[in-house]
Amino acid sequence: MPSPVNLVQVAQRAKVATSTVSRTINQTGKISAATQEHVRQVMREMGYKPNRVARRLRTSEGKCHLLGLIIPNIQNPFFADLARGVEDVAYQNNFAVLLCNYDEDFKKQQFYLDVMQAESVDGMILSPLHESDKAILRIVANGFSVVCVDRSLVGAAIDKVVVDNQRGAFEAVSHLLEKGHRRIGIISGPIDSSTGRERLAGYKAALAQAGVACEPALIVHGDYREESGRRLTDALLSRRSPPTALFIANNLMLIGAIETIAAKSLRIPKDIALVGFDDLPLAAVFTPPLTIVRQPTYEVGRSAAELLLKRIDEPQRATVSIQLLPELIIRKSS
Amino acid sequence: MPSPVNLVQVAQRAKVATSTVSRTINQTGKISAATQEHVRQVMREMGYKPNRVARRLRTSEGKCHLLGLIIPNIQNPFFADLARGVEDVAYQNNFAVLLCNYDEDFKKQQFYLDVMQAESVDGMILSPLHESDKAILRIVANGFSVVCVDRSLVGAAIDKVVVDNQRGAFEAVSHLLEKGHRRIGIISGPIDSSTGRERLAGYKAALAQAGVACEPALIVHGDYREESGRRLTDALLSRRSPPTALFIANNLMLIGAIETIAAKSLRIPKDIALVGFDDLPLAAVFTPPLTIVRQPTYEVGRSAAELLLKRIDEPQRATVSIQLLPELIIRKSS
DNA sequence: TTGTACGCGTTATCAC
DNA sequence: GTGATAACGCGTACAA
Repeated sequence: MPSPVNLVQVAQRAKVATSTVSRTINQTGKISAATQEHVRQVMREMGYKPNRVARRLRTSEGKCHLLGLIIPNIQNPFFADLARGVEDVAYQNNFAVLLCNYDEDFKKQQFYLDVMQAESVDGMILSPLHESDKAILRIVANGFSVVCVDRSLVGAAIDKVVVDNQRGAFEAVSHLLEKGHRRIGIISGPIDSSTGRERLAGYKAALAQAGVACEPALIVHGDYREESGRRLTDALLSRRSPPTALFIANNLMLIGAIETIAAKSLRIPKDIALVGFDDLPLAAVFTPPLTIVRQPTYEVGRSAAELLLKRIDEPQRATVSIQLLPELIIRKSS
Repeated sequence: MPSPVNLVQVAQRAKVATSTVSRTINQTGKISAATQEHVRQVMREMGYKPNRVARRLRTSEGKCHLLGLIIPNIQNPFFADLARGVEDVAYQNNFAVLLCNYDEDFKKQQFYLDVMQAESVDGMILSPLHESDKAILRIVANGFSVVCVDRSLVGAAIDKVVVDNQRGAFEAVSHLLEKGHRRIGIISGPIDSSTGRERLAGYKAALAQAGVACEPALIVHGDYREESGRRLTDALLSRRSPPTALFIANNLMLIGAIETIAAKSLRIPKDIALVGFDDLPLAAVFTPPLTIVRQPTYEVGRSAAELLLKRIDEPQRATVSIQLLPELIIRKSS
């Protein structure tokens, strides 16, 4: 690998000091227009590209143009859309994004958290596995810029962008109740994640408001992955007195549920009504079109990136928490 | 931000030289077991984490444990699966992955290519926009470790992992011909991408073998995005004599096609038969279940990562090109 | 306005 | 076996 040209070589060729070259690059200090032009010319000639690694090592924070994004599952279209939102804002601001996928795995999340710090990224956007995590709190306490997305964290003032999960779930279940369902099952998320807890709370609130008793046996917890959707749907529908409707707390588990229902040759919504959370590529043209709670996913990503950029720019600013609104899209599965 | 402990501080506290600490970390050189244990102990006490940036700056190549992955579209489940394959192998080998999504945008691809070099990653996996790209060839010529996935590059010996696109398309179209279709339209990919070219070639070969004339008007080129699927399907079906079947060269465009077909209230496969390329989350339970050419996507990612790791380990090894086989999954849309 | 010299945290090359 | 010390490429006080 022929070593790429560095700042020293540019300086020699341009017959100026390294600091002059550095200053023309970073627009810091006063440099005569003539010198600047000359240096730029030489840089172009030699095909000089600043070494981002050396730059990051030298500068303490803020100007390295590298963001971290740690998400639970890149195969979930929800997080893919979110990542796009983050990416777009980052790109517009000349930041690169170090994207890591921890696969709902605690150890892997820990690994990537370490990597982010060791790479000294300017800041990171994180969708944490658990709602309370001492290690993450410590990172924040150390002054690392962190913004939570989708899932949040308790116990510290952290910038975050979330959706009103409880309200989304409330509307979904209320809709099912209006349709006359009384035995409504929920395939919820992990109980120790913020979204899991909030969506379950919305479910319970809707039942309570309608004066319908909450039957514990109809509440099951998945892990937001397809397989748990399959398994838990099977479990619920195999009960002596199965539910007539299902509220499923994320899109991947909804896919699993649909597969199980198809395997059982049950009809939607006649035999079992369905409302999901998060949109899905073919949802609108599915048979029947799927009723779901849609989140402004891309916007969540954008907002988070904007928040992070602001915090990097001004580390001492007050933390803000943005809550976006979900929307119940009523189609034909309910 | 309280500066994290560094190697020097560890050395001082342990009353040894920095080189001793470095050597215990990297298992290089001879260190007595006793000293090693002592140093490890101190490292644990102080919560020392090696600074990856400094390490990357110092070491020439190979041991930085950072891979780059540049893909056209993270919102395409195909690339999400592929990314998972790459990630899994990387994680097993303690590598982090710098994932960048260029959104089928040439300038953005260029930007990320620059970033990868400037970050001095150990190597990268790339699915290039165009089949021939001088800039990329130059990077490879400079000794940068690059592995192509899915889409390939002409003009240089590069490790690559691809799928036999021509064969996949051939089987898809042959299947349609067997079903009796004679007017088969194709929504192909970009003509200057390797997959676009190869899938079109497979289409033509199948027609030729069946002795069916190839009608240029039935060949249209999309950009692998949903919107072009919508638009081009509309164009083809609005013709005076529309095709009776459509072969659609990727999953996102297939979604667009299905939406357009639904909007026109056409029935699949009665009014228009459909075969897609790449699987899709709900494809198997869709009405009708979708016939598609399935690629071993996750495996493609895994193989590419393994190849890259090998090349990093041994830069001078002969380039290898792996071709995986696609599989036609016949369901009910054709 | 420009140049000199030092340090960021690490690894590698010498000596001992 | 272990310890000094010089790089890696860049930014920045400080000097000129």
